[in-house]
Formats: sequence, structure tokens, C-alpha cells
Amino acid sequence: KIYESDIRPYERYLMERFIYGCLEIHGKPEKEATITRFYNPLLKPASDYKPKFKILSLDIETGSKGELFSIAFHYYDSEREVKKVLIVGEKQEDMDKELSIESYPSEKEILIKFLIYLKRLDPDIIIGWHVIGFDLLFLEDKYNKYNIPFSAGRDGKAVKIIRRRNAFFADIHGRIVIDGPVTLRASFYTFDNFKLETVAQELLGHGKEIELSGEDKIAEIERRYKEDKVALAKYNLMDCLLVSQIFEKTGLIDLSFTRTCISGMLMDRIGASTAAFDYFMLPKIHRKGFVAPDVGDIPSGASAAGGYVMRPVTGIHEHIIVLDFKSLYPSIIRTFKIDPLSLLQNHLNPLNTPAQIKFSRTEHVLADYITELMDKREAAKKRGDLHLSQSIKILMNSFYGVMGSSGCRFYHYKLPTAITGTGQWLMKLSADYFKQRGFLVLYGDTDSVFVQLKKDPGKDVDRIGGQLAEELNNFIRKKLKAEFNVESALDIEFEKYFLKFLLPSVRSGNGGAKKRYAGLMLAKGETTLHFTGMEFVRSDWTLLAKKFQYELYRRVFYNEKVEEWMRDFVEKLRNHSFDKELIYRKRMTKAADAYHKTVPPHVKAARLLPAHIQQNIRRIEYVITLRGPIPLQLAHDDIDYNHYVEKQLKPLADSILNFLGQSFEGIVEGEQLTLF
DNA sequence: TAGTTACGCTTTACTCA
DNA sequence: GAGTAAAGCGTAA
Repeated sequence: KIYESDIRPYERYLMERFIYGCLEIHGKPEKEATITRFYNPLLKPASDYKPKFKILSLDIETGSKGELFSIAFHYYDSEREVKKVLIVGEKQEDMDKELSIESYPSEKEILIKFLIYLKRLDPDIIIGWHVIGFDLLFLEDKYNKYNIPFSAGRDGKAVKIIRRRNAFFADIHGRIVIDGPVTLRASFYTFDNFKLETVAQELLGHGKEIELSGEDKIAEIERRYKEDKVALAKYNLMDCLLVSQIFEKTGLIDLSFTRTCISGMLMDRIGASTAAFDYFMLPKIHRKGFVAPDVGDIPSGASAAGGYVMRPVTGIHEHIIVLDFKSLYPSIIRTFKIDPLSLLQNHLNPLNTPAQIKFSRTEHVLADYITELMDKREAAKKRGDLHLSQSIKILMNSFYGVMGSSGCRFYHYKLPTAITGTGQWLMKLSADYFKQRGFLVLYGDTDSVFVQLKKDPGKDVDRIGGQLAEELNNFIRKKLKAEFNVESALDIEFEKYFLKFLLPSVRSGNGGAKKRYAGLMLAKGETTLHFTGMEFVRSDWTLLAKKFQYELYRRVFYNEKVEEWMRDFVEKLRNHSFDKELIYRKRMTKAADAYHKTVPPHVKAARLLPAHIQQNIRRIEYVITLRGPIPLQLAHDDIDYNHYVEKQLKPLADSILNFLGQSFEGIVEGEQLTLF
């Protein structure tokens, strides 16, 4: 049997030397044509180095028949910037005034010119929007077509684009490519969608001068190419600039660099969690005399339970505090020495967990690593180094998921089971602790408990909340010492205070709905309405429903009357006042004709669109008409207002009015009768 | 060039009478 | 027509 045969030699070389992102090279440099080469140098980690990157933001414009119209780029480093658009076609008079535009008679010439600029500017990092899967892939095709090597590498080697499932990778020697949407996702940014325009508006407060979509966009680009090349060039360059600005504003490059320094993964694959786990773990276990199996040799075991979700106490409550375990799973790993080595060696100084899975008190590596990371994170927070703090948090939080994934060479079901089982035990322990002390525990999910205070805490809420958290921490510390003989690394803290708090019932059946609540939060003297899991935060409910829910809850929490407002709201709906807010938006996870088992409304809508659009549509917008669901693109004047009243307003109203002895029907009286 | 489980809700599609 | 399981999506943690 072969072990670790699926580890890339260069990665093994680096990880065994504990090189994370930066390195020192000790050796004799030899100049070759475009590069400096070291033969057999000594490599060492270099931890304090922070490079100043040279960045090139790239975007191209193309025609509907596969023509390349223009290549735009925005280059910048710590000293200068260059903006340039290379465009195919006759020089137009007004182009002279625009220093950044250069026109050449053919595609071939701008391709050659682009390589010259690339070599001259010599960027470390190429950024863009879907830049690998679209721009670079398109360019690679063009270079191939004209038999020109796409030699963008620092050693003159050609670009290689690799497709893996839905992800693209670019292999350009000496440079890396960082894609905006991919990296924002990997850094846990969320947006309505990841279109450049949407993200730019959200982050920068401005977007493109004109926003076009679908066929309009293609037509407008074609028109500009024919009639107004300067306008096309400006449009092209604008996209580059927006991408640069988004990267600058979010600090995405610095965050990626920091994550590289923490995880060892290179900047264009910072999301690779299992690989990051290997990078840390393999050198450690080797030094203990162990090797790991190949990923392919891991049998998939029993699946592990997850977090514990308490049964909610439904109703409208007052004076609720929320206590949260800080980094619960990393703390559990740290406290109970949970890792693959420790599981394997659990006959040496065994340590039992509340989940009844045993580990070794002495033979482990991950717990100490987490301690080190947590200390580093505290220091980073103190210095105000947000990127470092965030990078560490992301890495620590990935460990549980990685050990529970069969794509990880260290997978064993006992690892996640021990972690979540201990989490469940701690949750129940915490709830019992407060119940014992006479508090009402209303709800809890995975790492949080919602406790009702015995009286209005007034201005003392922070002190009281903090004190309760501290008392629970002490209780847990003593309990863990007495029963398991371990030092607790757990830390529960006071997180939130709700003046008013609602836990709804499930819509059908009885009992409370888990993972759904709303409340009037008080923090720093200011009150804000919070919704969790409810329609208000769901992207597949209409704006109408969200507005209705927000205002209704606001009124209830502030003890205001709702009847007149509600009747008025429904009347306005029927009088076309909210016609723009009736749109359902939903993702399509496959092509419209690939839904076989059921045909949900959003698919019905999509199937009304022209065939070529159906195939590629990823997100559908539709309204409910008397004819059923109709996509926004088609005529939809016959809105089914009854549908909106019954399906978007009534259920939302009743889920809170129930608790006040009222109902939607009772308030919007005779509603049903006036319909016809 | 693969981090996890728990859960609610709407609608569809099926079973049974 | 009533009851119910499953599909599909989005969310909490």
C-alpha cells in the first residue's frame, strides 16, 4: 500500500520546511534570459516579509460572433498606474484626445500588443471578474487561432487554463490570477448576486455609467464598436477600474496574502480547506513517526450528528439575553485534544469526551496549534489587524468541517462525532444550568442559549449579561475538571439583548419553529429590529412580503395598533400601489428542462422563455398572474392579487397575530367576499 | 485544485377513498 | 378531496 502518493512534490517540499507564503532563498543567483535562477538553493520560511504587489486588472469586450473587440487593463503598483484600451479597427478622430486608447487594424495586432504591455508592466497578480473562465479562456482561444503563443509567463511560457468541474484555474508561470467573485465568496462576502454591477453598487456606491443586461448588452456593445469606439473603450476600461476599486476597497489582495501566510495555500486557492489541513498536519505527524493514507483510500464511515437545536418556547417574550460560545468547535478540539493522531493513539493516556469517544491526553497536535492560533488572533485583534484576525478565524473554523469530510485523508466519523457530541452536551448542560437557577430558557442553536431575565435589567443589561456568562464559564470549568480532568478552553459570552422577542410556531402542525425568530434588539442605547431565518431575510420572498412583515412586527413590538394599517396595506396592494414589489426571485440549479420529478412555479415561469435563454438561466424573476407564474420578461398585467394576499401576506400576519388573539381574516374583514 | 449538519416552507405529485 | 412524502430552495449555525 502506498501512502501520501497524492501529495504534490513541491507542496511537500514547502510544507516540510514550514514555508507559509513567503520564503528566503539562500544560494547563488544566475541570470538567464528573463528570469533569475537558483540551482539547489536553501529555502527557509520568511515570516515578516510583505510584498508590494504589482497588479493588473483585465477585461475584454467581444462580439456576438466571437470577435475580439478590445482588451482593457488597469495596471497599478505602489508608485504608478497605467490605463489602456487596445481596440480593433480604424482610428477615430476623437481617439487622439484619449491617451489610453490605442487602435490597431486587426485582432492579431492587439493580441501581440497586449503581450508586449504584459511583459513591460510585468504584474505579479492579474485580477478581474470571471477573468479566468471568460477573458483568459477567450484570449487563449484567440492566440491559438492565430498561432501566437500566449506567452504571458515570466519565463515566456504560455498560459494554461485548466477546467475542473465548475472552477477554472490559470497556470501562468510567475504570476497568479485572482478572480473577484471566487475570492469574495471564499472570504464570506454575500450579495444579491455576483454581477460586477451589483457588487460595485454595494461596495463602492456606484457602478457602470450604463448598466445593460442580456441581449441589450450585446447589442449595445456591437453598436458602440461600429459607431462609437471611444464609448466602447471607456465602457471596457470602466469595468477594469471597478474591479480594481472593489479589490482596493475590500482589501482582498491583502486578505488573500494574509490567508496564504496563515494556511500555506497559495493566493489563488485560499479556499482549499482540506489541502490547508494537510499542509499543517502532515509535517507534524511525520515528526511523530506516522504517515497518512491517500485521499482515495479513505472509507466513507457513518455520518456524524450536527449541532443541537433546542425546542423553542413559542410566543412573544420580553427581556431576553443571548449567550454565545466563542469559536465553539475549535474550543472543544482544544479542550479534549481531538485530532486524528490523538484518536489513533488513544491507548496512551486516554482522555474520554462527553460523547464517549476517547483520545490521547499526550499524543496530539491540533489542540496546541489551535491554542497558538487563538493567541495570535487575540494579539492581532489588539493591534487592529483585522485581516489577520479574520484569516485565523476562517482557518480554525474549517478544521471541524475538514475532519468530517470524506475528501480529507484524515477523515474518521469519530472525529466530527466527538466534536458535535461534546457541543450538544455543553448546550444541554448550559440550558440546565440556567433552568436550575430559575431562569426560563427559551431557545438555543448549536452554540447559543436564549435566556429570559427575571426582570427588566434597564441600563445594567451589559453587566448582568456579562456576569451570567462568567458564572456559566466557571460552572463549566469546574464541571470539566471534575468529570474529565481537563482544562476548559470554552468561553461563553454575552452577545445580545432583546427587549421584545418572538419565537413563531411552525406553519403547519404544532410546536415552535426552529431557526426562526425576530426581536427588538437594544445595543448602545439604540433599538433595532432583527429577523433570523424569517421571510424578511429570505431572498425568495417578495419585497411586498418583506415590507409587510417588517412593519407589522415593528408595530407589534412598539405596541402600536395594526388593524387600520393592515386593511390599508391590502387595499393599496389591490390598487396597484405595490406592483413593482411582487417579484419572486429564485435560483435555477439546473436547466429548465432538467426538472423531471416536479415542476415548481419558478421552473414553470422559466419554461415560458425562449429555448436558448431557458438553458442558461441561473436565476429567474417571475410574478404570479391569473395565468400562473410568468417570467418578468413577458407581459404580466393580469396580476393575481388574491395569490399575493393569501400566500404572501396572510401567513406572515397570522404567525404573529396568533399570539395577540387576532387573525388576518378577522382584521381584513370580508376580504374574501369583496373579491368577485 | 471536494469543510459540516439541521431545519422550515411552498408546491407538487402521489395514494387512498 | 384529504392526507402526506418528496422535491427544491434558502437559511442558521
